Amino acid sequence: MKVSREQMAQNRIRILTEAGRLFREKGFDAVSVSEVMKAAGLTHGGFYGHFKSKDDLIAHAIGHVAGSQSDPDDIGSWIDTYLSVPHRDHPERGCPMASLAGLMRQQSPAARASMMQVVATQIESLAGTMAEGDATERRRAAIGRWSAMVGALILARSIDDPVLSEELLTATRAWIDERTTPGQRASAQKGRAA
Amino acid sequence: MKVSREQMAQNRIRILTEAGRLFREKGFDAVSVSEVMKAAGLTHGGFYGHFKSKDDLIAHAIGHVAGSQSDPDDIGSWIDTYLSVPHRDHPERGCPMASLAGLMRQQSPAARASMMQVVATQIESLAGTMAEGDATERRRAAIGRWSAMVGALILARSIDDPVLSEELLTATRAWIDERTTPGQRASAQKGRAA
DNA sequence: ATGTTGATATGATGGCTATCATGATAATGT
DNA sequence: ACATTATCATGATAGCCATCATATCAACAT
Repeated sequence: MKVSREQMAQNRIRILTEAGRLFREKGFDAVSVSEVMKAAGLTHGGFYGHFKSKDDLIAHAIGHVAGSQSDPDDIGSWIDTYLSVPHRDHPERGCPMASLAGLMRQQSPAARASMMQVVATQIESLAGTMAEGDATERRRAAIGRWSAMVGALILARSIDDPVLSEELLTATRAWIDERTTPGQRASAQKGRAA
Repeated sequence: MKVSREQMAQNRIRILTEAGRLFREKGFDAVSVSEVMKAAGLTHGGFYGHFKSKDDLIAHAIGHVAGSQSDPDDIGSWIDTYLSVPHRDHPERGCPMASLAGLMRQQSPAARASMMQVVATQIESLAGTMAEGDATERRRAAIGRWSAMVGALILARSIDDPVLSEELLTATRAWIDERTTPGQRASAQKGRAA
């Protein structure tokens, strides 16, 4: 049955939203087109009216998820949240880079291009929060921080041992903090200055 | 046809080696049991004489790959190599954490346990190379460094743009270096001291 | 109101994969 | 030497998945 134009637009958004959630939770391969459509309240046949292929969906879903993520406001507490146990335990609603970057090597050029946009935007956003140094130094610090945050979260999620997993988060959090001058430090656990 | 005991042991090692190479290159899902066996010079049927299941192979392959990696000797040049373009472009013979950690969330408990061993060993090894601070501080610095290295490599591999990709590597390399005291710094590309 | 358009549902299809069953055959122990 | 044993090869099976073909029926324009 045909649906209204706005209903169709809403359906497309639901497909993208559910795909983004499922992909972050299970990875691209483990999620079938049928599963995405069912989660969106539809059946599998209508899928190809919305997207050219599953690869096409993947490329669009990455951009859609990234657009729904909140920007860093207070940088200190934002890092705290990022490197937190709840974020580790809920990839399905968390950072798409931490859950999907490790899967991009096998994806289509369009999907990789979409991920590149996400990475570039994130680094620029982070560089804007750095207080010290010239533009080059701020950008380098943003990349270093961001690599450490993504790496720590991916490693923490890859293992079962709760002690080591949480240590990866807290130690990386503290290590990043050690680099920060007291003035801009948000959550001061250590008194050591740079 | 039956083969000698040592031939069988060699075959098992070949299966593990090829599986490790293929898994790092394509991920677990995209590599079939047949493909692994063909790469090892065998046919698919004999597989279940060596391993209980594909999951069982995955768990053993992770440990096998980790055992074949070289330990850091000169820490500075080791980091240089890790964050290099050749390493980025050849995951099939590179660090198993960078290529596989992002896939572990969906794997069996045995595979995740194997990955935990790899992570724990790596952190201990890295902590041993840290010159400054007490044991706690060295361990924290090892975790921070390691998270940044793994994260940078995963992000660099996830995108196509060669400029941004290489910048992720070099900026993270420089950022790590900024933390290091001049005495223990190995590859001084920047003249700036801490 | 009515014909047309187009979004979705139902139902194939072909390919791929993990796993198992069976048979051939060479190594091993005696 | 010979019986036994165990590894590997061939072939089969059942299930899953992306994609396509066709049918249905409501929205939209006139």
